[in-house]
Amino acid sequence: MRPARFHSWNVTPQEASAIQSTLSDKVETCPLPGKIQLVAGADVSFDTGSNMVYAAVTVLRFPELTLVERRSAAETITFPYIPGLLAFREGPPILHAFQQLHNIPDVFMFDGHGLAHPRRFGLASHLGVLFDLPSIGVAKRVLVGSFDQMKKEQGNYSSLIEKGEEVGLALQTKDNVNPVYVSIGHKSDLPTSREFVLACTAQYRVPEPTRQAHLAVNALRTGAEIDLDVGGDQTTLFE
DNA sequence: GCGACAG
DNA sequence: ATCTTGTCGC
Repeated sequence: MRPARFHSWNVTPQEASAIQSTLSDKVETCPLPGKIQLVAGADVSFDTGSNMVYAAVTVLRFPELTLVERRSAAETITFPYIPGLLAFREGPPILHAFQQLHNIPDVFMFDGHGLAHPRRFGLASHLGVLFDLPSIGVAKRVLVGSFDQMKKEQGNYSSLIEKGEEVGLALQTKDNVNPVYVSIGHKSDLPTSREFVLACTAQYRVPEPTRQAHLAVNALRTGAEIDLDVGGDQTTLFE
């Protein structure tokens, strides 16, 4: 069965919003797979001067978090940044990098929200549905909702609530840092996503899949060749 | 009308 | 996101 029917990305903000409302009921909530061996992370970087967008997708082996594959895309910016419509700006380049993957991940982590979105269909949900892969949104700032403050101790978390609905979690990935905001993308749920995000966190606030993608995309933007496919394992490359 | 507002 | 040095705090 092919649930991921594609739509045009060449739309107006009004049409983009309508697409989100329509596709939002494609999102499925369920626990993450019991056996996860590959995790992917994606990130995008911009060059306002040259009007270029750069995307990088990394695939890490889990739970080791060693790099397995890395793919990229560089194209022209086609959509403005509008809060709530991030997928229409970052989706295309991430999709193009994703399509080059030889190793299909079991779970995909995105830099942005999933259900913690005004129409419950943020970037993580959008791409999760299009790729038809379990996905999780891990954002660094809130878009919608509020949460009760908590002690900044690793592992602590607090519900992100909007309109009486729990749309995600504020999660402490490390001690004494700001929390990251975790929400369901597609085929995932809050309890298993919370544990998984913590399991993907190494030495920094941002979990490794998206952190590695962030490092890669910045290297890409400054001219580096980052595509890579490791048959066996490999540690990092930058740092 | 006013403020908020993923990256 | 991006432009950017030093600096306060653990």
